[in-house]
Formats: sequence, structure tokens, C-alpha cells
Amino acid sequence: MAKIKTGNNGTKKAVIVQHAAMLFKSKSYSASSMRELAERVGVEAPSLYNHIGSKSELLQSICFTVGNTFINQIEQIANSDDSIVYKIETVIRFHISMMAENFDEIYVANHEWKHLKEPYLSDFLNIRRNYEKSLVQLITAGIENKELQAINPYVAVLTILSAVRGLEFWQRNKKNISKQELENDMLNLLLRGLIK
Amino acid sequence: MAKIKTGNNGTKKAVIVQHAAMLFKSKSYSASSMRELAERVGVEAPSLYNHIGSKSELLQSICFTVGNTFINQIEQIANSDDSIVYKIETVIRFHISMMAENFDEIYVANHEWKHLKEPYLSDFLNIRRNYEKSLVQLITAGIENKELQAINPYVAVLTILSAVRGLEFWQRNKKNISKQELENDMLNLLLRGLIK
DNA sequence: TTTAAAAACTAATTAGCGTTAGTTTTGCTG
DNA sequence: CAGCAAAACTAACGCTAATTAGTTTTTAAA
Repeated sequence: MAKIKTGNNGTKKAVIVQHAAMLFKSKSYSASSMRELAERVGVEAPSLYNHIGSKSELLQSICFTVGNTFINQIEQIANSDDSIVYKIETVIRFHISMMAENFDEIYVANHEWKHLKEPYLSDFLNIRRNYEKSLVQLITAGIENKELQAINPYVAVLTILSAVRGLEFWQRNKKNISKQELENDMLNLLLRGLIK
Repeated sequence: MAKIKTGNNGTKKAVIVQHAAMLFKSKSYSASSMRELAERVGVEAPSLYNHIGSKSELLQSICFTVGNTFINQIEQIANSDDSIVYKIETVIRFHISMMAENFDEIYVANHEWKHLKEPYLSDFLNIRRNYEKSLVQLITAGIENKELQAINPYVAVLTILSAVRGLEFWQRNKKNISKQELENDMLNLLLRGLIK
């Protein structure tokens, strides 16, 4: 009946992927049906297959777009010659910005990656491992540097990544706290701690 | 064919719930089938229904057991007369212990609650909101107290809860870091910050 | 050893899923 | 306006799901 509206930029597949991210976020991947996705896109389910290969291809698109974005960013930061503390600040600010502007995709990549099929599942986990490894190197350098406290670098990375991932709770309460205040307070907390 | 083994403590339903937690954790709720659950329990699928009411009742059991445990704990802590900093330490240590000893249920409660049906979904979200509220009060008291830095209490709570939730990543690497080292480093980081 | 409840089984129902096949409509290009 | 490819449609296939019905086996007490 209706046609898929691309809004003059991006392919029709991109429109479908965007709707898929919203649907997968709210219902989870397994509980989302192609029929409901089609309804949201404004089309009958089989029509989707003129533009995509399969349901799992949608999940792949989402997860790898997100993964590659973060890998690119961390490489850029690692190659700059700022101080370690400033680099860490930049990483955290980038996570907060991504969370604000690409929430659906990031949420899906964080929560639904386990439904990827091989070999994509292994590829995705590799990307994530490499990202964590880059951060561990950053923290380790900062400790040798004496810029940072001597704590286990893996614990530090785990805490930082979890904290920024937790911004999904902020998304529910966006009105109460501005992005600026959130950024400043979270950086302050992670860098200087809770205690006065 | 076989019978459900209770190991002499707990009901048969408890055995099924425990297996359900493991299954839901590894496959997600929607992608888990009663047939596979039955196989893990060692029985045919319809036999499960002699002990439980439905698949979603299993999820309810898991989510509310976890929720009530944390609500009880936070009430106990709030009613003690330790310093705020010590209370926060106790909360964080409790989360780490629970994560170490009841990982499957906590993981499922954290990740699969959205598949609860009404009215259980609303009830669960209420429990979680109340828990967060208790923590916000704790942080707020600590700021007025001058024990804590004056940052937005909601940001502090969000960061703490996310950090402890992130311990699910530690579960994958348990061998590399002892619970003691993890506890000390994470407390140190959250209370005193990354910077030396 | 009889008996009755608990708990297992087999078979079937109903419903929804992703996807394919085949056909019709749409919209651009000559 | 003729023709053709892109993209929509309807119908249906093959599966798998949660659950129910009805029956048999097991367990344990009288």
C-alpha cells in the first residue's frame, strides 16, 4: 500500500534498520516480529525482503555500525598526544554523546549481540575485546605515568564502561538532568571520587 | 522418564526456577523454550506444568526474589547508624557478594524484566524505583553531611549501580581477579577516583 | 498388598514465526 | 505512451512455540 519514505537521504534499507533498532530496543530481538517491524515501517512484512536479506542481517547492521564507530574513535584518541587524563575524559565524553544521539542502536548492540549468528558473533566479541584492550592500555600508561592511582586497570575499565553504559537509565529521565551537568558530574566522580 | 532431583532441600519448583535462571541468562527469556528447560531439568516439557503455572511465572519468581532481597538489605543498612561512607561501602560490598553468589538470577532480573506481564512489570519497576530512591537519599544525606562531594545525587547513584552491574563482565574473567582485589579496587575508584 | 495422590508420559491443539513464490502495482526512462 | 525494473501485494509453506487433555507410572502410606 504505502511506500517506504527515505526522507531524501539514506537508503530504504537504512530506514528499516533504524526502525529495527527502535523495535529491538523496546521488545528485544527475539520477541520482535518481522510483521511488527513491517507495520512500523508502513508496509507488509514480505515487502521488507526487497531491501534486506533477513532478520538477523538487521541485527548485524546495528551491532557492527556501533562497534566500528567506537573502534575508530579509540584509535584516533590513542594516536593523539594529549595527557592520559584528557584522553580518558575524551573517551567518556564520546560515550555520553553517542548515548545521547544514537541511543537505540547502542542499546541494541549492548543488549542483543548474543543473538548474532556465527561468524558475526565471534567478530563482534573480538571488536569489543579489542576496544577494552585499548582502554586497559590507556589506563596502564596513566598508572606508569603517575597520572593515575595504582588500581587494577581492568577494574578501572570495567567501571568506566559500566558507568557510561548506565546512561541508558538517564535516557528515561532526560528532563531532570542536562547533558552538561551529567557529563561534568560523571567525569568528576570517576576521576576524583565520591568522597570530598 | 527421570524424576526431578531436589537434592533433599528445596521444592521441585525451586529446582526448575534455578535451571530457568541459567537458561534465561544464556539464551534470553524469549529465545528460551520450555522444551530446552525440560531437557536440562531431565524431564519432558509437559511434566514441568505439574510444578509451575507458566513460563512467565518462572521469570516472576526470579525477578521478585532478587528485588526483595535488595530492598530488604537497603532497609537494614538505612536503619543502622554507621557513617554515610560506610553505608555506601556496605551497599557496594553487598552487590559484589550477590553478584558472586547469585549471578544467574541477578543477571536475569537485570536483563529480562521487560518481559514481565502486568501487573508484575509495574510492581517490579516500583521496587527498582524505591531502591534507587533509597540510595539517592543516602547520597544526599552524605552531601549535606559534608562527607561527600556535592555532585548530583542521581548521577552518583546511576554510576554506582552501573558499576556494580558491570561486574557481570568480571564473571567472565573470574580467574584473573580475586573478589577481594575487585572489591577493594572498585571501592577505591568510586570513593576516591581515578586520579592520584 | 491395596489404594490414592503425585508426577511422569504421549499426543494433540492453537497460534505465531521467518521466509518464499508468484503476481500486481508503481514510477521512471525512452 | 510503451516498456521495464523496482517494490509493493496476497497466499501459503514449514516450523516451532506454550500449553492442555488424557493416560500411565511411580511413590508412599494404610
